[in-house]
Amino acid sequence: MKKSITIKDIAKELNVSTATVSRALRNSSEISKETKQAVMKIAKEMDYHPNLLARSLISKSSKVLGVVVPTINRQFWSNSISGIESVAYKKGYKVMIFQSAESYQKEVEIVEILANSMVDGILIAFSKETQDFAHIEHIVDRGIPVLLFERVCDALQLSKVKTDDFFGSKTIVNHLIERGRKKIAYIGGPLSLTVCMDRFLGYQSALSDNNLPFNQDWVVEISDFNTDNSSEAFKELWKLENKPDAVFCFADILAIGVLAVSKELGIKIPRDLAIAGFGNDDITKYVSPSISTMAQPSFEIGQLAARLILKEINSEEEIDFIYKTEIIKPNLIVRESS
Amino acid sequence: MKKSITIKDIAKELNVSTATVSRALRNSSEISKETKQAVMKIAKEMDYHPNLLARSLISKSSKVLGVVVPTINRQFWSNSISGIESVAYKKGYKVMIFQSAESYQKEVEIVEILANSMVDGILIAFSKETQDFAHIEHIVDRGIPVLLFERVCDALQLSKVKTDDFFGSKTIVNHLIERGRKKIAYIGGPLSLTVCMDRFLGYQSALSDNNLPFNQDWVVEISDFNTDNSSEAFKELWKLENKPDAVFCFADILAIGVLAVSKELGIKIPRDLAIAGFGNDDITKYVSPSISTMAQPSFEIGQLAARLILKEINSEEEIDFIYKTEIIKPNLIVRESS
DNA sequence: CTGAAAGCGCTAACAC
DNA sequence: GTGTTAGCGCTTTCAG
Repeated sequence: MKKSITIKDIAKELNVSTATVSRALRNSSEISKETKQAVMKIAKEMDYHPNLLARSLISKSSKVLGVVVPTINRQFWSNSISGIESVAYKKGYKVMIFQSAESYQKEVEIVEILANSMVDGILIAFSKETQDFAHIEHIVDRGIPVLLFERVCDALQLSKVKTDDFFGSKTIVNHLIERGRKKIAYIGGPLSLTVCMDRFLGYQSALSDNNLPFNQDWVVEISDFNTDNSSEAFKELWKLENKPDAVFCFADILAIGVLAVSKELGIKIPRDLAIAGFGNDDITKYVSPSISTMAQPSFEIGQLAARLILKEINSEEEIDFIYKTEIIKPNLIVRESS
Repeated sequence: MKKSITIKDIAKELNVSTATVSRALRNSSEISKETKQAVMKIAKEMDYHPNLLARSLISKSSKVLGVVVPTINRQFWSNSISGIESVAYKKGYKVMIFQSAESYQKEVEIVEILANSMVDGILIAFSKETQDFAHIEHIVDRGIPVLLFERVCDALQLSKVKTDDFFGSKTIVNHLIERGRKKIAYIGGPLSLTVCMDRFLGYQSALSDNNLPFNQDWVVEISDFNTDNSSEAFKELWKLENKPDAVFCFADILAIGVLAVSKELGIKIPRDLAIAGFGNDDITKYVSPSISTMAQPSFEIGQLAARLILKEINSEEEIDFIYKTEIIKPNLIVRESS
């Protein structure tokens, strides 16, 4: 690394103190116009750049928000990050993004690094593995603002922003029922995850509201969300004596897997089987038949999350800040598959 | 922000100097076992955490790589970032991700922030707008290792990693020709971008190698890569007296737009028209008919990029490091659309 | 083996 | 208006 120019160098060049240079560079009102201009000029000539780390060390604020998501490789997450960035950027904050890759171990490490790097706040969506939240409680104790989004933990008393999964799931299952379906299967994820549990409960609630039987055979739990797994899951469902006439999938990607198999098996969609997903990934619009789904306002969730944590960061008294939980309702998108 | 525990606090507690604490914490060999254990014990009890910024300030290394991409919202970019992370993480480096959102202005700001934050290296894929590379030359002059990936600039003498666009485009156009197509249209992006130019040249080269006419009417340039724009572009192509019998699209997303319109217009794929994309986004596999495309090894590009810049960062002498340019060949994936 | 002191680059009291 | 001094949290000579 090349030696970089510091305020010391400028001070020496101009025969003034570093304090003066520091003040001039930040355009402090107590510095004369002449010195300011002189400092600016030399700074430019010498190609001076302020060291942000040194500043953060003093100000105890790095103007950085840390974001931890399971992966940036799925639209929901990348969109919500874009939402976070859009508001953070406007307020002069940078965003540091990390992927836990659904690993608890990695999540813990990341949180530790972030906390030790003086980020001003952390926004986190838990990994699928995460069951223990000591790492979060720990940094909260250290006084670091933390906000949970989407993959949250109810027990933690913190601000939270997430999709209304119960509502979303109930809405789309109701839609299937309105379409005349009576034997609705569900392909979902591990119920230990709040999201999975909520969507499952929404599914159940829609059934019972409509006096439809709940059949355990029609519920499949898979842990890795990919098309192959859901294809497999659906194949099993289709082997049943009592076949479902609709499948509601926890996530769009799973619905895609079901769709693929249906084609293989010659099942006509939606005549023989209705399919519904969750998330409104681009892909649901372009496959044929296109897939009905719930649109999650991912970008807005990110924006809201960022606004909330920035408010928390900038609240003078810790006392006057109250943790808020925002539950965002997703929208039903009806397409050809139902 | 709560007051945090520092080595000073530990030192006071144990009646030793901060130097001793510092050494003990880093398990230095010149400290006795007893003091080490005592320090560790108290550190744990007091819930001490090292301030990474303070360390970076001294070591002049933050163990952070900065990554700048146009967006994380497309598979190619999120995958390549995952590739970068996977190797960085193993070597003890963190990755800070930024999105330029295709804005030159924002890209410049980001690069400045990164440079001033003592990141150990910067990996950048230029925004579509970027034509002037002074911001890069500038930080290179400051001694910061920079690597260009995918959206590179030939004039810059730096390490580069990218897809072999000329080869890829030529390969898939050749494939269309082998399939008997003679009137191949091209929907691409602004030729000022190297990627766009290279793919365009590959297209031309394939045509001329096969003694097929190059028809300017069959070439459309669009600047915003989305399905609507490519749908529009294709509609125009289809109004021509002399219609194409195949369309090669610069990116998969554009191919999706063409596919959508073809359905509307009742064009049979691939009978009346063959479609080819570039990128092998998941979606190309799931639409119907599925789309032929070139698979870009995005994850590998990221890995390679990270390895290269880490090598540069860790080369003692600046002299003994030679900038490398790695061009990765994409693979042809033939599907139903051609 | 351990401590004192200087310093990374910058800011902030407190003088004058 | 500007300089002096101290210090953010940590590491690193240099002594002893």
